[in-house]
Amino acid sequence: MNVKTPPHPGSKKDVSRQGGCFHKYLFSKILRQTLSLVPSPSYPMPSVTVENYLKQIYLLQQGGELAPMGGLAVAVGVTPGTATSMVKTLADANLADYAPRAGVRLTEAGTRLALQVLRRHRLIELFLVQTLGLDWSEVHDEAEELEHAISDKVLEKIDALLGHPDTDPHGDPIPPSTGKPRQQKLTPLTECTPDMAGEVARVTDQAAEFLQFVDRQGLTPGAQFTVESQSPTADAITVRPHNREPVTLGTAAAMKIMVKVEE
Amino acid sequence: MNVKTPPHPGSKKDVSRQGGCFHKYLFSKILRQTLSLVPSPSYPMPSVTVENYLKQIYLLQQGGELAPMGGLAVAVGVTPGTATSMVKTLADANLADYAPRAGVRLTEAGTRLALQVLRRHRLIELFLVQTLGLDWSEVHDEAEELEHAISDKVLEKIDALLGHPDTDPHGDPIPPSTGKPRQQKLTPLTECTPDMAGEVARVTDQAAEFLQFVDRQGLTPGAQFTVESQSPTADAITVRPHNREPVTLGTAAAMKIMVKVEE
DNA sequence: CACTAGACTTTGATTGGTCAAAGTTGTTAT
DNA sequence: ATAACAACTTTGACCAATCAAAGTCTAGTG
Repeated sequence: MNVKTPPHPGSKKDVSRQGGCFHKYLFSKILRQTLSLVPSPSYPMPSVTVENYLKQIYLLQQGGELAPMGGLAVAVGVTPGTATSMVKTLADANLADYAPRAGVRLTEAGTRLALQVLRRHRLIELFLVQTLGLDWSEVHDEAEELEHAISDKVLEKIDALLGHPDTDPHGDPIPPSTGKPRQQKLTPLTECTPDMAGEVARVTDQAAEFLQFVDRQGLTPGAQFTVESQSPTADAITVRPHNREPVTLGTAAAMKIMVKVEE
Repeated sequence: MNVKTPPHPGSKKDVSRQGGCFHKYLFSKILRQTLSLVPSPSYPMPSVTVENYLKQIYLLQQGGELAPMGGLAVAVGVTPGTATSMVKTLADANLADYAPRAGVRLTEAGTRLALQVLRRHRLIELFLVQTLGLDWSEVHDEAEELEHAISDKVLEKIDALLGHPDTDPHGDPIPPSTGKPRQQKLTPLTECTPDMAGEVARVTDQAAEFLQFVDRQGLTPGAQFTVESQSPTADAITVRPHNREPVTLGTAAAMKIMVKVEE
C-alpha cells in the first residue's frame, strides 16, 4: 500500500515544500496509525508555515516548559487567534501537545522536525558568513528564507564544506542531523564578577544593530576578555576584551552575551 | 506618502516573499498610477507562484510568440482553468498581455521579473555544481526551490564567487542583472551533416535521466565532436565526441543538443 | 469572595491558489 | 456548411493561512 499523498491529482510537477498538502497527509497518517499498517514513516515536508511554528515553539519552550501562546504569536508574527488555530492543527498532527490557555509543547516528532529546521538555519548562517562573506549581522534574515528551500542533499554538502561545524556565527549550537543536540553550559555575562576571565561563546540576539555593536566592541564569539567591574545596582558591567578598549554594558545587553568562564 | 503595503498590520517580522500580499500591492499600484504620485517604483516581491508563471511564460514564448495556455498549464503543473485565472491576474498586474484563446505574452515589466528568476535559477545551478559539487543532473530541481528564497545580496555574492559566469551547467545563458540577455546563435544537432565538427554548447532538457546519459556519452557542453553520419529518414545521427566512442541519437534526442559549429 | 485586566479562544470573513466539471470557441475534416 | 474535437474558459467549490472583533478564562488584587 502506497501512502503517498498526491498533492494535486493530475499535476505533473513535484510541488514539494511550499505546495505540499500537509493536512491531507494528516488524514492518511491517522489512517495508517489506526490500521497499524506502517511503522512510522517519517513526516513528509511540512509547509513553510508549519516549519516556522515548530521552530519558534522549540525556541520558546527551552527547558521542558510550555511555550506561551502569546509569545508564539509574536514570534511567528501572527495574531493570537491565528496561533491558536495553527497550534490546534499541529496538535492534531501529533507534532505538539496543546494545553488550552496554558501553552504548547512539541512532541518528539515535532521536536525532530524543529531541530531539522534549526540545523538548516544555522548551517546556512555559517555558510553565508564563511563561504560567501556576508556580515554576521545580516545572515539571520537571509537564513530565515533559505532554511525552507534547501534540500537535505545540499545541506549535507554545505555541512561537509564547512567541516561539520558545531556552532553558527552567533555561537548557537548546530543540531546534528540525527540524535540529541549537545548542551552547552554557558554563563550569562551578567553573572560574571570582577577579575573573572572568560571567552564569549554565544550572542543570543539576532538583531542586526546589536550584532554590529558587539562586533565593533570586539565581543564576538571566541573573544577573550576580563571583567573589570560589575554592579547590579548600577545595572552595568564593564569588560575588557583582550587588546581592546573596555566596554560597559547594561544588564539587558549583558544578558544576551553568554560566556565560557575560565576554570 | 509612503506606499509600503503592511503585509499584516501588527506583525513584527518581515514575512517577505511567501507572505507578501501581491494583490493588495496591485491595488496600491493602481492607486499610485491613477493619482500619478509616484513614477514607477519597481515591483515588490511577487509570490513564488507568480514567479513560476512568469518564468514559464518567458520560456514558452521564446521568439516573440504568444505562449499557449495549455503549455503553460503543463509547465507550471496546474489545470488549464487555474492557468487561465492566474494569467488574468498577471494581466491585471500589467505583467502579461493576455489574448483569450490565443495565448499570453509578458509585458516589459513581466519580462524583467522573469529574467531575474531565470538568473537566480541558473546561477544557483552553476553554484551547486561548481562550489558544492552536486551532479549536473540533480541541480535543476534544487534550484527550482532555491530560486524563490535567495536574496539579491546573496545572489550577487555567488555571482562574484563564480567569476560572473555567463552560462549555467547546461549551457543555458545566465541573464545579466540588468539589461538584455545575450543571444547565442546555436544549431540543433539535428541540422548537422556528416564530417561537420563542432562543440556542444547547450542541452535543452533538464530531465536527470537524459542529462546522465549525455554525461556518460561525453556530450556535455564544451565537448568537441565530429558528425559521422546523419539520416533524416532513419531518424538518427551519429556523432563521435573527441577521444570517445561514437554515439547514435534519434532526432528527438539530437534536437535537445545545441551545438556551435566550427567555421 | 467578587472583580477586573490581560491572556487566550472562538467566530466569521477574506485572500491566494487550486481543482473538477460544465460550458464555449476556433479549427479542421467531411 | 456542419459536425466533431481539442483547446480553452467559466463556474462553483475547497483549503491553508490569515485577521478583526467578540467572547471566555484565570490569576491576582483589593
